[in-house]
Amino acid sequence: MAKTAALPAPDAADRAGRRTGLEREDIVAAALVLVERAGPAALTMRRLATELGVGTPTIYWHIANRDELVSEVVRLQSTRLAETKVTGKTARERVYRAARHIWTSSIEHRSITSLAHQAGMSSLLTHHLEAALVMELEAAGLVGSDAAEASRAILTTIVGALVIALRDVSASPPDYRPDALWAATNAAITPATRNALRTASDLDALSAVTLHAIVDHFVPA
Amino acid sequence: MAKTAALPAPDAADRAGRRTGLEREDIVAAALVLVERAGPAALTMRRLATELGVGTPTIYWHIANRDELVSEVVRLQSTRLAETKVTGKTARERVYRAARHIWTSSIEHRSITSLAHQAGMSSLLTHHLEAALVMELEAAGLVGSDAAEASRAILTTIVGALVIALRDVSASPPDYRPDALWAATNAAITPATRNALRTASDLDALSAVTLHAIVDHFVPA
DNA sequence: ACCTGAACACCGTTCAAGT
DNA sequence: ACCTGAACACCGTTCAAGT
Repeated sequence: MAKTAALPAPDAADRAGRRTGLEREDIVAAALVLVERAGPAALTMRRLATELGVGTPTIYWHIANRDELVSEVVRLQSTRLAETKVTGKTARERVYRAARHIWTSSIEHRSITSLAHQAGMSSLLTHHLEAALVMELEAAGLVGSDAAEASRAILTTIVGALVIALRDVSASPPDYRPDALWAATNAAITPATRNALRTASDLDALSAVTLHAIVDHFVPA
Repeated sequence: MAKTAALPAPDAADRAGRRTGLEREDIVAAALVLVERAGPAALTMRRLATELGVGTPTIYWHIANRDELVSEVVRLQSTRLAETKVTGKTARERVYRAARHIWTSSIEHRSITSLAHQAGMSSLLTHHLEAALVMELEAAGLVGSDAAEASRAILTTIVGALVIALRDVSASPPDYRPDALWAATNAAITPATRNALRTASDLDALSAVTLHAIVDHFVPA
């Protein structure tokens, strides 16, 4: 209904050329809320502008383009995630906990995670948590390229599990969904294994196991 | 220049209502070529139709919508990747080689991999290779949920490295690129480690190391 | 059965014109 | 300096009309 271009909304006409008090931060904050509420696809310039009660081009006065907006949203979320203490007795355990925290908080805010991931900005999203991870790695005795390599291997493992966990199975036609594929495959696979592959996996548990294996491999006991 | 809508292309007018001999497979094959040549973003219905020399709605007679097109492209690529033998002496080594093959072929066809990944269809892309991996896992003595879990852990690890390897750093503003972030961070991190984090990593080598660690963890010697 | 032009409802982005 | 409506060049998708 708000589509009747015939009569221009009177308040909008009044506002023409006059300050709205809108700041860059407000736009980014509103975008973050919009994504969390309605998913990454809902973040369009027009919808965001409507949400803010301004004209679409107004956003472009404060922010260069959509890519910049997305990176600001991701960065904002990144700083919000940063405020957590790492606990644990052994150095290994603390590294594991720091890594695990990246996983849980990414899952908790899955819409933002998907957004970051679609835009190729997963590393921006996790940067602060990664810094915490690196500090624990150094505390565990790893420095320089050893610490960098370990941190990257751990990050990689988490991101992979996230991609699988957050993918949208409903996008594929039914025949091409994992369970259908394993049911139809003619590879020489035991029925028991085939059945196990068909059932959805507990990625939270799987990620925990994989993470333990990687941490144990890179961090001395 | 081919944009002059004033005079309709005479051959297009002649073709109106008459068979073009276009098949579903041709469309999918052309889409695959288009993506490999011009990247995932180039796959629009209009551009594909132009490439095929038909009107855009023609595609919709053969294929329901863009999602279905993408899944067919991914599936076609998946079958093409399937024709490789796994070598290696020990069972562990054969598992590793099968896993490694998923990585190398995904990197080789990075445009299709990115497309699959954006559409949340990475598991469709790797399905045949995954089946080969599962067979090696069974040969190594794993069955049922053990085999499924190991295969998923391995897949997850590969996908994670792929996401990092194929992400487009140029999409982020310079300040938010990994090296800039590590240069600017005020976390208590040794200069040596900080420098190591700033330099781009050899993800091919990193993926190999991580993969070895995971395979060794899940597959008995 | 198969293909077309035209149209609909969306995008991101730009720009002259307002205050 | 900040905000607007209108417009441009794109999308995916639908549909009546052609053969």
